[in-house]
Amino acid sequence: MSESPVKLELISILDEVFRRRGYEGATLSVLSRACGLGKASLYHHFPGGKDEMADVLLQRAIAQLNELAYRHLDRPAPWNQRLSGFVDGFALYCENGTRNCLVAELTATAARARFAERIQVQTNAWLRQLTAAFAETGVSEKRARRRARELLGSLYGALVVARMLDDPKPFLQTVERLNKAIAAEHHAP
Amino acid sequence: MSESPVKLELISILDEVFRRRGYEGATLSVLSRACGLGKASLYHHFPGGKDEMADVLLQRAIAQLNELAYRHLDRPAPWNQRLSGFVDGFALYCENGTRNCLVAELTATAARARFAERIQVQTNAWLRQLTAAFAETGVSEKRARRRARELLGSLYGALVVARMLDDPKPFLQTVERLNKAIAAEHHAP
DNA sequence: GTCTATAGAGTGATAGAC
DNA sequence: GTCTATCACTCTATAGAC
Repeated sequence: MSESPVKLELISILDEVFRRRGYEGATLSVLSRACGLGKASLYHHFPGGKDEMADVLLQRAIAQLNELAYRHLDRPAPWNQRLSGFVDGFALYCENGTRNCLVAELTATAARARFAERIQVQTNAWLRQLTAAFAETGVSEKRARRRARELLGSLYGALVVARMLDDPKPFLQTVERLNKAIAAEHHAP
Repeated sequence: MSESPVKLELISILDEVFRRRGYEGATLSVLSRACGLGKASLYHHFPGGKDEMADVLLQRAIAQLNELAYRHLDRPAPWNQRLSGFVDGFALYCENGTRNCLVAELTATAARARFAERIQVQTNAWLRQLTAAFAETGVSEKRARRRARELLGSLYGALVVARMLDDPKPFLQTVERLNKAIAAEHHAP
């Protein structure tokens, strides 16, 4: 089940290239240069080639987001602490706005069909988790769901704007704003 | 200055492919098949090849967004009418969440360096326009700027979430929510 | 003849697979 | 590193409009 440290380091490098250049932009020559390995060595670790790499990376991205961000939502703590933990964890995964989210990235490529269903299912699960947290503020189920979509959208939107401005500051400001709003909220708004 | 109807139709097809598949995913074979033209014929219309196509498409996307969305911000009308017009225009450009924004799309490719500065300058100009509209609500300059970033982020974020869910509904709901919030607001919040 | 739009058949380079 | 397929791209030519 677990991977060797060497392969984990390899995966981490692949992750960076895929997130910086997108699926099509992450060519095998770029990947092998980044890893300091011949192409054949990459195929030793990933016999399925680029498809297998992307599969592993998508699974890892989901695991990382769960570990760093969504995990906070299920903790036994006040709801605003949990939401704040989620937001900070998301920022951690995106390295404060300097890196894309691989999950979102893969939905904007020519190869998106390969990942669409897994991403759709996962995103729905994530939205349910967020909705559950918001539901505890005492608002209606419908409103909680809306707030969940809104929060996720704010984070992903801030990432896009940061890329468009080539500056992570807008993302950091959004994270700060979201945290302030979460802290300031008492119960049903 | 103006283009022939044939070329305009061609550009419209290229636009669709680039927005669906991204810069790297829009290969010349796919483009020529989509246009029903041989590769050489595409080069007749775009001697500069893919780079020229992307340049033309970026310029066109900016012009379309200005015409459909940002144009509303400079009209002689109450600020909330203008902001509502902007939001609706943005939704029009994105065909209600079913199409990416080409400007944002190009910032997530391996070739992003080619477009980064133009997009950065344009995005800053757009944010200034939005800020000016929000400033009229009577809030501070700083707050107006934040609201501008927030609005743009909400729209782009909703597009991302819609893609992740493979469903335009979240985008439409966000547009509706933004319009309601704009209509409900009276002056300084 | 010129001009414009078309495309078949290539080029070298580089893609991903092995 | 080697392989083939495909990449972006070009040459040369044909067709009809003028």
